[in-house]
Amino acid sequence: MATTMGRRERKKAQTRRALSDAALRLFSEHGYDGVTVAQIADEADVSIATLFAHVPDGKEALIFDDGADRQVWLVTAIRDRPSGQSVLEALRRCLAGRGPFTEDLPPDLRRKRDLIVGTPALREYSRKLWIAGEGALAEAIAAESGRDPVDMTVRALARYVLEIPELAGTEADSLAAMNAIFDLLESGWPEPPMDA
Amino acid sequence: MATTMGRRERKKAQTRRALSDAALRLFSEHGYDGVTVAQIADEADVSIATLFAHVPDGKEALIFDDGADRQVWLVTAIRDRPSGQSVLEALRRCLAGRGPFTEDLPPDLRRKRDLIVGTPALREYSRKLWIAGEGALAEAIAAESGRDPVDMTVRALARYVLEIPELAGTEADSLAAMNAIFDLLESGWPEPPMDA
DNA sequence: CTATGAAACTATAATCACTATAGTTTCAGA
DNA sequence: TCTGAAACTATAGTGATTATAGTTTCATAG
Repeated sequence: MATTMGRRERKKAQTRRALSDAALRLFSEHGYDGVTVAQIADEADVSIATLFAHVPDGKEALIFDDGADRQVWLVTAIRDRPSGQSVLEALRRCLAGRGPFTEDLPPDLRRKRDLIVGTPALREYSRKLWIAGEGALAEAIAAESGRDPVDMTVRALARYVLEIPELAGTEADSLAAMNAIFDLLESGWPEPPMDA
Repeated sequence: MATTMGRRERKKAQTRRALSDAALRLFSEHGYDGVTVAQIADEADVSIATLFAHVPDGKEALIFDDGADRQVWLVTAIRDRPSGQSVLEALRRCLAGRGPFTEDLPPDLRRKRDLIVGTPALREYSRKLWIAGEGALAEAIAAESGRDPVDMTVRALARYVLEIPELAGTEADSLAAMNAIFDLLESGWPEPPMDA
């Protein structure tokens, strides 16, 4: 395998890119429901069949990267955390710099994020992508805490962390919301002890 | 408004029931994807347009009750809990007797549950229905703990509790799985304190 | 009792996402 | 250079869902 892609893969990537760009532009202009896949295919100058060959999950997947990078970030954030730092702290810091939790984004990415947050179908699909990483995240957490990755507690924690973007993403102060949720996961629900 | 429904509403309920029954029967026989809405409409002896008039959310909604009962159970479980019992304990007990967490069900309900658990589209829709109750549950929780229903911590707890059926429902020992998750929510994630 | 309007229902046609088929072009590698 | 796989195309189909326009059925005000 070559270090640089052959012409073939380059063209494939080009087409994929053209589809992403066309979709993002049209969605931004007319809203997600105001655009048909046919329009997107036209705009990218490919056939509808080709469009679906590139995005097996359908219309929503058009503006998302195909790669599984989403999961990798969190897993390496856990592995490479400074010694003494808790797993949850590492996850908290990692999430804080990404997605809906930072304003420190180039304008095109911000437009994209706003589109996703403002479109239920896209929010849902985004969640699906995040949750697809549950297994990997659970394994990483388990490795650091000497538990079994199949332990329901581990799986639940992974799931709950991955749900945070959808849960806190729409809040006005999304960063504060995220921190509140992490506090809950770290310390549990504070219930006054029963008095008799 | 009368105590007994007029003929009109009775017929409407009849039609809805016929649709539910037809859908459940056909889904059980041929699988969710093996049945078209046209077949269901035929079986229930109504037109396709009528079918959709009864289930605004589409095919998946056919076998679910339209009512908002789901939420009510949990909310009253919180309100009417024995004094001294924690909110989470009340929720835990309430969930334990329902859905995927008990084998103590009549065979028809069990068949229905297995169908839902075994069909991704139906699982997803079921989750959507549960989550629709997040607001109500958050209010109930807030009322019992002197917090604001808009508090992110309260909303997150409500959401996480409502996710439990989907999260633990597919486990072999779903009841044990559910308990493990409640323990996590009550006590938080046990992380050894950093050593320096 | 009856007229009237709303609600439930119908058939029909359309839209749209998505899939299947079969054939064409284009690149990679033997 | 030959060959096969991969990417692409047009075309036609399936299936869910909506829109339209008209019909039947019930509730109820007069």
